[in-house]
Amino acid sequence: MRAISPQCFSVSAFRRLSSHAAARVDNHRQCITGPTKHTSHLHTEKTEPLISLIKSTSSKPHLLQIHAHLIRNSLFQHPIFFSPFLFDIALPPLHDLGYACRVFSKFSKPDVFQYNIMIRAYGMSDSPGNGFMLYQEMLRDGHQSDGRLLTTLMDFYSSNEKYTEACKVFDDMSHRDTIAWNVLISVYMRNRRTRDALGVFDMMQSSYDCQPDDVTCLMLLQACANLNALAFGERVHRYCEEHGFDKAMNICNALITMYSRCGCLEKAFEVFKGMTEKDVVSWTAMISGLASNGYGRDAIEAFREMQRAGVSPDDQTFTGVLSACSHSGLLDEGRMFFNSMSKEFGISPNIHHYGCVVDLMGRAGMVDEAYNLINSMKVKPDATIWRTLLGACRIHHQADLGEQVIERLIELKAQEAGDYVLLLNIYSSLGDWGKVMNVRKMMKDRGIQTNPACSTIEFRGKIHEFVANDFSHPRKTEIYEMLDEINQQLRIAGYDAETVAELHNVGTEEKQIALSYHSEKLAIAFAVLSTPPGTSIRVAKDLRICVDCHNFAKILSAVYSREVVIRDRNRFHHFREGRCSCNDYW
DNA sequence: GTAGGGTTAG
Repeated sequence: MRAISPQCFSVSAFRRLSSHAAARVDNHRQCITGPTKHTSHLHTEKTEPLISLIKSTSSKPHLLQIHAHLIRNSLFQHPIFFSPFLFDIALPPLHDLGYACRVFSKFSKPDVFQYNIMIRAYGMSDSPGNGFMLYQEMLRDGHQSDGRLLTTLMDFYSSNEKYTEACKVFDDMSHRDTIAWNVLISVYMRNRRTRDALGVFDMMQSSYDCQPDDVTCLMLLQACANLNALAFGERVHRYCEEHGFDKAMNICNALITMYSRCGCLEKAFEVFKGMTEKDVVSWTAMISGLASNGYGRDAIEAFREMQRAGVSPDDQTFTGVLSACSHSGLLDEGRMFFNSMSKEFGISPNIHHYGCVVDLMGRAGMVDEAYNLINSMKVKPDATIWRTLLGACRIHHQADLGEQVIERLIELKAQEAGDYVLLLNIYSSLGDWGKVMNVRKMMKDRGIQTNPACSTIEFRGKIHEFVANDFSHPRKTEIYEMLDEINQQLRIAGYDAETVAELHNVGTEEKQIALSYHSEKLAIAFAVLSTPPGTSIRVAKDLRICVDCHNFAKILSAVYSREVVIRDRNRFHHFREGRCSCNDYW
């Protein structure tokens, strides 16, 4: 049978199809007791083109035409046509909820699938509450909700941030298939319960009737990347190999990202090299991975290699290339790429591109130029770009500009504790203690909450989480004893925490700051305690690492002969034999 | 006489 594409759609062709189909449905009604083999064949022949016509068009005018014809031929109330029609009109890309509601309300007896479509459509709209009402109406009509509908409902709750309800639906399900488990993972990921998401992998594998699929692996790899969970990520990688998922481009690309974000460039590159076909996503993942791990020049070389391979860069590729320049302090190269991006490649700069250039100029000490660049942008500056500049002000002790930047953040109603901490650091580095007091008071008056910074470390497949002065870990006593011992050893080697004037934990009293056990130090102490000598220590931190912890890790890498990899909010810090890949703190 | 639920791969 000839495939029907939207391009060859014509009204006359359509009329022919629908009249055949109408005849067939009438025929079907007449011989409902038992169609012959011949008529059954005829049926498929005549209805399928019409159904595939509905499915293949994403154009609203075509669908409306189809709608009119269905009504004219009394076919509209037939679920075989109504379902795909509703599917097309209610869900993206069209997602015309108003139209879908009108046709849905005219449909005499919607079935579970049709309710399912409408609930999904409501879930994507700004009136999601109606979706739940519709679900209740469906149950009142005597429909039994099946597993697929419950999966939709779970996702529906989850996309409306009702995570408890979403989990409850899952708990109440009598039978869970792979997709239901996958939705549970996505519920956890949206709810920032990334560790719980990883736990689902074990539960799925121990269930006898359903196994993780490629979608499960994609989401888990993303979770591993977020958590710096290298060992878990390797486990998922092996699973992919065992099930043949590792040939798929999206899995490979996710693997490259996972390994890069876990600071394991060799593995990322191995996956990259092994790909038979590489698309712009693969190249960009590799370039960004090199960039964030401090291999700026290699990232730029990879960019050139990509062009030689005939793959065109897109906006995200340039984000990777520009961040390579900013992380490696390549000012001239960065400007060159920024200019060529729009001139040669026709890609107009977005906020991320500007952000990289602001970072680049700011680190180079050109804070005023960076400020002017932000003001000249066609796009509206966001909080992140102001924070980048604020970070530069902190490096170069630019108190006046720092104050102005805080004002911009206040205008955006986006000021966070971390912003005030940067300002505090500027004042304290200038020795302006009066201003320090003012900022503290300002924070108190404005009710700025300090969220404790959190470091995570993976050990034996489990993620261990630490906040500063954390006493919640089961091995807390050993950890604190170990940290004290490490401090003694490092002091012998020249580590001096006392000289550090930086402040980072503003929420606590000054006395506590002096004594504070930063989350990354606790995580490192835990690793030294629980892993054999020589094992690499990999820590992920949700905020920036402070100067003191940076020095701590640097000296520790020599004294304890351990490679230490810390991934903070901005970048990786690789410490080996008393040296850091990023040369200095920033 | 059929449809259908889950993935922002960078």
